[in-house]
Amino acid sequence: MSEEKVLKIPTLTATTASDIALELRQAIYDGDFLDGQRLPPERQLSTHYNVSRTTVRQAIQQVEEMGLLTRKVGSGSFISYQPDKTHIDIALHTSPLELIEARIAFEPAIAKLAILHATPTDIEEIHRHMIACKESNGDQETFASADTKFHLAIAKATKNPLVIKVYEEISQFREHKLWKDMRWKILSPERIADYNKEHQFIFDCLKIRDVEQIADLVTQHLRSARGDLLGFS
Amino acid sequence: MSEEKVLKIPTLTATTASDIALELRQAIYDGDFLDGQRLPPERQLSTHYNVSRTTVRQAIQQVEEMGLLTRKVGSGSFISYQPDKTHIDIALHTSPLELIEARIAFEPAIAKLAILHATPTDIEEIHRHMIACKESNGDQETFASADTKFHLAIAKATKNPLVIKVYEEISQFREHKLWKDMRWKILSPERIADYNKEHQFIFDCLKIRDVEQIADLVTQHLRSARGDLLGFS
DNA sequence: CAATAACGATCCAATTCTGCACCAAGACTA
DNA sequence: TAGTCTTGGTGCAGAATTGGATCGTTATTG
Repeated sequence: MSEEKVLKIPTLTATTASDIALELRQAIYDGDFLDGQRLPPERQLSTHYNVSRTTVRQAIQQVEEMGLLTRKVGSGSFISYQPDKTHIDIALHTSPLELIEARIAFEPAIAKLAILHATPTDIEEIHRHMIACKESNGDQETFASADTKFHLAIAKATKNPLVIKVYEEISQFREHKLWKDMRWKILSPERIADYNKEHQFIFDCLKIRDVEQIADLVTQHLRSARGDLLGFS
Repeated sequence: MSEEKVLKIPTLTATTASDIALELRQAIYDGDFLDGQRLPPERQLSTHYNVSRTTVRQAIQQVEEMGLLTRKVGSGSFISYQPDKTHIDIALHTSPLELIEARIAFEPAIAKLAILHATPTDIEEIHRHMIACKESNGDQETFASADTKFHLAIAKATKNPLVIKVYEEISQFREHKLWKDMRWKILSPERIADYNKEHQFIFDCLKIRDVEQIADLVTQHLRSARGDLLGFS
């Protein structure tokens, strides 16, 4: 399983206590050490940094004073810093606008990939959801649900498990309260009709495998959604 | 600013209980052990790790306290943790090529967003990781680690929590076995040098906020990686 | 010259690691 | 069923490791 375990320690040629402390601090912030992991012993560090143990001790002390690690006599120095400690709900910190921007960033490329890998079955599936969108007849809930499935079907057509998982994650946010609250403001019957037209364009593009156009169409589609959002924010 | 260099410190015979516990933990999280699977006997592990049985026992105890396994006298130690099943499955079903394609789909747009939102501090951070890449001096592990951080720092510069989370997820896959196994084939010193040049281009672009060019550069960067990958698949 | 910092050596105290013996519970076999 | 093997549980004493602390010396700098 494990043959040789290594730690990556950045070091400086100009080696003062503060320099080493800075490097250690940065390494910890970078996540080079896992939570609770033990630092190499002071004596070992001193030889590898080519400084005296006294200097290493001062450096570690500085880092300790910042609360990034704790020392135990006879045991060692242990990282006590968890970058995940602020386990915040991302949904609460992502605005609808940011969601749209993320979709603008990701979905055009996804559509391109979809064109390259979509099977006739996939296209059929996408078509089904497009029709469902149209048949929502202006009902917001129905349309939103079908719209999510439409875009998700495109992601699935890429056949790339990672892409699909990422897009599924994005989709979840569309069901969040913040986004749902926006929905009734934006999704007027007229806008739904517009969206349906854009869906048709995208689908046609997909059907004839026009790689060049589809990214632009998806971008345009999402930008109009962003525009609608901004008009009410 | 003094010159920075990255050293590898082997922990030699310092395989302490905590170290072994860390490896076991990692292995379990990586899905190396299936739920309910029995660990090798303590005595066998002790010879494998070349430590005393007592040490192995302490290591296992630490893992047990985290709730990752249960022990039964006369029977053995059994994994009682099921990592995110979908995550493991996706990792197993996503080839390195698909990973690269997903990155080609996502990262150019992320870079664009980053240019729009990056603060000087962000750019400094990105610069730091670019330097770290260069000073890996051709070492694969060091370069790969710094490279991941470089791209992740760009994602973080977008300030979009959703984008960051998505990219963090993608990053995790780069640490998966399938990808790591490829690494040593692809990352020749020459290719690392090429990648470093491309990083410099991307960074320069970011610095002068050239929105038009950066997406192309990132695409080109990842396509060369894909090309290297195809050359060995 | 004085001040500061780094160095090297030494000793101390807390902790860990080790090797061993023995016990208890489950698994396996005749 | 009875006996044997395997496996985890426990305790112990000595060796090794590790952080804590204190010397005097050396080097650099103002």
